[in-house]
Amino acid sequence: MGVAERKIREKEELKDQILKAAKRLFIERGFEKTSIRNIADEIEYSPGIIYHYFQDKNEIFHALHQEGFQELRKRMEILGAVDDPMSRLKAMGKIYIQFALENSDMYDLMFIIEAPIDFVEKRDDQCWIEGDSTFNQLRSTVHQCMQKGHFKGHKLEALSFMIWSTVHGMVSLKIRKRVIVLNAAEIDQIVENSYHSFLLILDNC
Amino acid sequence: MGVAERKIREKEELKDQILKAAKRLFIERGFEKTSIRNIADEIEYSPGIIYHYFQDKNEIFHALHQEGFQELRKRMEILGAVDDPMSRLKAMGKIYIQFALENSDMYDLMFIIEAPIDFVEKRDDQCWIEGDSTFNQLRSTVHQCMQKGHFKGHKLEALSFMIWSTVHGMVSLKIRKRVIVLNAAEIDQIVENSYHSFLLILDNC
DNA sequence: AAATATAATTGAACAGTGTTTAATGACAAA
DNA sequence: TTTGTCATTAAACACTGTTCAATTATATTT
Repeated sequence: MGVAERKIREKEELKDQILKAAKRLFIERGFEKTSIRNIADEIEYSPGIIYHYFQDKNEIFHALHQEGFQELRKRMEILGAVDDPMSRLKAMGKIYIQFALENSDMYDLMFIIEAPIDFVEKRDDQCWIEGDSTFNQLRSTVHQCMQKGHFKGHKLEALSFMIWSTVHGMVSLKIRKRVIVLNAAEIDQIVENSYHSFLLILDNC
Repeated sequence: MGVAERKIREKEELKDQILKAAKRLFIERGFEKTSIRNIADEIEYSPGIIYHYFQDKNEIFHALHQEGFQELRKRMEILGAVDDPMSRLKAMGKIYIQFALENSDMYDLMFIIEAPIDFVEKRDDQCWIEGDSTFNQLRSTVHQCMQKGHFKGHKLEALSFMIWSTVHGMVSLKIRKRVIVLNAAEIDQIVENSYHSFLLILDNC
């Protein structure tokens, strides 16, 4: 059935167009200012059509946030080459921060904006596989650090979350513009310098 | 001029009513679902009146976020009784976290939501005194810790920001519902347990 | 090739949003 | 009682996400 296959392909192509248009608009105007009508205009279709491809606006941005995780995973691939778990942990944080600062809108969508997570929560499975797999990677690295004698007295889950929180805190305070409390001269490099402080502390663990 | 004074008082009273209504609605429905019309309904005035007391929606929520900082400052007052800077630093984090978890909507407004900071940025002075004074308190405590020989090799500004980031990261990941990646059994207590890990690390600094 | 069935697409509507403004109402001062 | 100054309103503007009956286009069957 060549026809049916072509139809499916065409449907996929339009879905892709919607996503590409949404991403374009999201990057240049942000979440709130990217409307369904804007997206429809961009692909030269009427607004209604979007609801034949996505349940609602949240699903569109959930799909977009998946692309962010794909990029983050890709950047993390290099960590396979780092044998020592402690070095790997440090490199992981560096990559995470770099990703967040270079793709701050995507990071916002992945870890701050409510839309994609609201979509996950309203779905049947209710599980956030994108976040899961990323946190698993951190957890297993921390686990290996502990097996090598680091982080004595710590509990794996709580410690892993603390480490995630530290890097997330730094980049999210920057992305949501709360760093203006700092001495003006330091604002631009604060995340890098602050992560350096974190690494210094890790050296005694 | 008794009349003029009464007028000013009445104006203040209505401004207060608007703020109280806004807070009520914000706490029970969130930022996006609290509309100018909702607030107007609540105080039984027409929507337009609100613009004679506030420039825009952002200013209303900036005023509300100030109330949050007032409450946070009040909770921090007890720290005056803690002489040892390292103990004070630890207590500070505990209070900060407790405030965030008990007033998560207010915390969201103060440190995540864009509205109040957008108002600050569009204002002439462009300075965020609420955040400033809170961060100053942390910085000066960290400074005293360093003077007592802690945190060798660290830079004050970067270290202070890292500490803030750690606690902010923990509570903001929880508030923005990214903790679902954790083992279900640990979610409820993760922030407490995670802060415990942080304290454990501080003991070696 | 024409008629039918199926799917894609639209346009209009609904109920909301923040914000502006001309008109109105209330009330104090002259 | 008139004038002037405010406070307040209703209506409008240009949007928002979402739904749905009607239309158009395409594929299958007769």
